[in-house]
Amino acid sequence: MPMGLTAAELDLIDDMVAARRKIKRGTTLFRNGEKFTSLYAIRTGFFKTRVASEDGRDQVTGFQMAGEVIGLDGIVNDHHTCDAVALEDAEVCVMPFDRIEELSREVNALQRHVHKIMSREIVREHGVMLLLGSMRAEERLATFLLNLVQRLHARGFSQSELVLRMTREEIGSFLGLKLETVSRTFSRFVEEGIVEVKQRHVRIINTDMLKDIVNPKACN
Amino acid sequence: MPMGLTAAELDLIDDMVAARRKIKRGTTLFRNGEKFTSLYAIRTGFFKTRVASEDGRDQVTGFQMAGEVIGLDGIVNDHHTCDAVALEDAEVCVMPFDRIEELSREVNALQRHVHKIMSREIVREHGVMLLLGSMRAEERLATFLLNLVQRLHARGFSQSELVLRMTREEIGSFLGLKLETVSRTFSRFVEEGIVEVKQRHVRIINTDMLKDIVNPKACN
DNA sequence: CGTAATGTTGAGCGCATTCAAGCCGGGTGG
DNA sequence: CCACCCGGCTTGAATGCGCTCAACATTACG
Repeated sequence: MPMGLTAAELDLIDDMVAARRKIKRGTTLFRNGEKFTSLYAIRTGFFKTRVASEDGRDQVTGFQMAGEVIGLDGIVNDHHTCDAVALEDAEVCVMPFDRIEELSREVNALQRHVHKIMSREIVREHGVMLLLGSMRAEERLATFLLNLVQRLHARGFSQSELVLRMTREEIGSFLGLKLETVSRTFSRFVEEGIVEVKQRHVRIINTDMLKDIVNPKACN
Repeated sequence: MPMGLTAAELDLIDDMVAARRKIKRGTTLFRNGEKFTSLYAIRTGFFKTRVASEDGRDQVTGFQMAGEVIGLDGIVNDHHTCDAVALEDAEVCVMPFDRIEELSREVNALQRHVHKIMSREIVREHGVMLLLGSMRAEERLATFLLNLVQRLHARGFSQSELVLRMTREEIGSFLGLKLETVSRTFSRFVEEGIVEVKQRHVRIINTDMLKDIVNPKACN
């Protein structure tokens, strides 16, 4: 994935991937408490990560798709602090972290790449905090949809159509809302002609209206 | 800060710090949009970091104190994506990121240390997401107080007494609450004999009750 | 000492939640 | 093929938590 490498360096990168691993839908790639050994690059499939509080409650911290890296949470304490659950059958590249550190000492571009991946995750979470801390239900869902469709588009999918791989409850957990609120908000969007929704199939009719909801009447 | 280094390695680490910089209360160490060059280790003082949405709203993403590192958000795009504001006169070590990357190629312990710092920030933010996504006002404030006092205690301060360096509004922004709600929740804690509050001076009378609020009636 | 910033408290409101009932679609087995 | 079931989803009604708006108190600071 990192750019600007020599052929020799690319060979090294190949060495980094110890194995590929298939994850069945509904099963976990890693769990809170498990020993941390590797980062995982998603080749295919779709994941959610979630943290749990002492009492039963849990919070979905993100949804990850092909090309994204998960497992960064495990570095600090040598143990994972969240669960990664496959929302559809998936395949990942297992990249032992020792190897990553070793190679990134030799290959500057890789070192830089690793740092950027971690920084990107920090910045992404800032955005989620902004969402959770200051947005109303409609803004949250609109932001969520725009983010999803943008990431899918970057992977060659439609700009206006998407299939949700997660339930209303999982969306709600991520957005800090109850599943009923997510459902109602979808319905309101449909009434207003912003989207069409048939179960998990979503078609965005009017992207501008969605953006307007996210960023209400930008005061120019 | 990193442990397990030889004397020679420690000298290298010293090289990492290009300069010290004093930040006056109320001014920014860096701002959203500014070019990223360095990470900053806080020597003394107290900071908040905040992100802003397109429209005016902003969200405090964290409060940082001595020994903590800020600026990680800037790595991914070579520009900062949040503001760091000093809540009291402060001094930081400026550590140019180029130097950090260079040195961490030579000193394994430093490399590992940098990775852990970034991972720790990711995990911290998971905790904030859990708070913002699933806790009620009392739980949020209790969690906040326990976290603050724990970090202060680790720095040699009291386990039960603290001085808030931020306003109710800043606490509210961090916790996803309005300042009035923060104030009211403080008052409720006082009524219940959990804490004493005199403006920004807080004394925790009953830590267990605070923990009980955070983790309601743990079902054993 | 006066002014502005910060904090507290009250009253009423509104958005999201809770609780509850019913619907839809996919899968299974008769 | 249809009947049935179950998980996921939708919708309604009532409740309540945190918000808004407002007045006032207190503190910090020039």
